[in-house]
Amino acid sequence: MDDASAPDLAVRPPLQRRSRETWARVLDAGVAVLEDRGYDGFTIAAVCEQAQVAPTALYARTTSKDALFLAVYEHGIAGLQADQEVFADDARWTALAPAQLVRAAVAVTVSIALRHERYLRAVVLVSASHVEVRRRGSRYSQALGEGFAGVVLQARDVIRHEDPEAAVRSCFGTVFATTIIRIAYGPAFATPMPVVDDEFVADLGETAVRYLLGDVVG
Amino acid sequence: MDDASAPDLAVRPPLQRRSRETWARVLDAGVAVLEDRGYDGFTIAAVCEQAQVAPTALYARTTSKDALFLAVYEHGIAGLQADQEVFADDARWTALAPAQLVRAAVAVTVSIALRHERYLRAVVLVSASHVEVRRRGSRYSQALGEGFAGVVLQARDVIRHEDPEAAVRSCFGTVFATTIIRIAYGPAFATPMPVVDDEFVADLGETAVRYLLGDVVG
DNA sequence: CGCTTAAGGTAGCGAACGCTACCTTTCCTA
DNA sequence: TAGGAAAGGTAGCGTTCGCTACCTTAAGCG
Repeated sequence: MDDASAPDLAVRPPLQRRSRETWARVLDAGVAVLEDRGYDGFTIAAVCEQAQVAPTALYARTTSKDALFLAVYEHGIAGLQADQEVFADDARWTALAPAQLVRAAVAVTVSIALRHERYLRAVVLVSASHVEVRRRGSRYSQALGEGFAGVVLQARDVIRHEDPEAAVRSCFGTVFATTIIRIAYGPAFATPMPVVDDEFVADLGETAVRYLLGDVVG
Repeated sequence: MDDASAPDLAVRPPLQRRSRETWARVLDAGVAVLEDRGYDGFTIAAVCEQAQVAPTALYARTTSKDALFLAVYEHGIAGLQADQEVFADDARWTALAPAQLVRAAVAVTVSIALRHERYLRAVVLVSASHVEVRRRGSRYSQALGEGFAGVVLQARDVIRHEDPEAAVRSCFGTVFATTIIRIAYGPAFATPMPVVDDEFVADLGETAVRYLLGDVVG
């Protein structure tokens, strides 16, 4: 989780119940500040005011503003990963026919992303401004991608590509990227449509099915 | 291009040749600074040093740091739009069969994005941190999307969707988003693969063809 | 309860940053 | 070639921001 090369971006874990609550308030305040003041407005003072906490309480857990942002970012990623693991461990998917499985996986991907909409909008969006987050981002997104790919790969025999694993990974990479972009950037990026609605999910699912399986009816 | 509501983010146009060159240096310096110091490092002093220019020379054209970033952003968008228009006006595409047309459109989309790789990496990536850019972003991306969609729609009769225009727009929205993500975030986001290579282009083209036209051989 | 340590608040230092008043140099036009 | 406008430089003001020294309060434990 942490690199020896980086200065010291680790979080000193809170030991008592009170400080755990305080730290949770700080992380949530971080998201809130990013949400309505952007990365420019993400100052120590702003986070402290939002969390009703003094700067020292903040520097008791973290070593710098950089480390604070990283903590906010990774806390959200952990939430996404938790949801993703619940999905990957769900035995219901084994019963589905390939096309239904692919559609279901896309739908779940989107619904998980939507459940973390506020975080994706506020944090992931501006995370590119943060050098260390950019360095680490690949691991997290890769882990998330593998999880979805793993479930879909139970249908590997009917995937119409020479390398099914690569095809599934590529496909869900695109699905995830498209969804994130859509949610995080909203209508602002590369898509004329305003929201993530049923049509979007159906469309994305259909694209995945056609790409992985060719034409399938039903 | 500018809103009455916003404070004053317009750029005072340079009148003499010398100041045009200076301004070009400033815009380029802005990209360079964002490239290797991130949004945090995008300070007036840093841009001035990079461009070998005094702060006053900068404030002669622009009114604030916010306006400077907006100018850097929009300068790059203009470059993308120029390339896109060249593509849209190219008569060669009318001769292609539908599947080849879709593949060509995808390839051109990617190649245009690649030609502006440095800008996409440095600027678009962190543009989400900028409130006004987020407000305006939709127009530009929409305009870019329409351009590509327009060319492909000459094949509207063979597009296997009830609403061909919507399908094409949706499709190229995804193509564009995937490409940008891939280039801007590099390996860091939602895709385990490291770069934009021929395989990526072929894959993306195939996805588009299968989505829009169903299975087509050759 | 009494001792130790963790947690949190107050107040403010030092540095960096956005921006500008003031002045000099370069360019355009008559 | 003189006059005025545009362009650019020097130096520094006022503010904000990241961070910390110092002190008070709360929690855990025998």
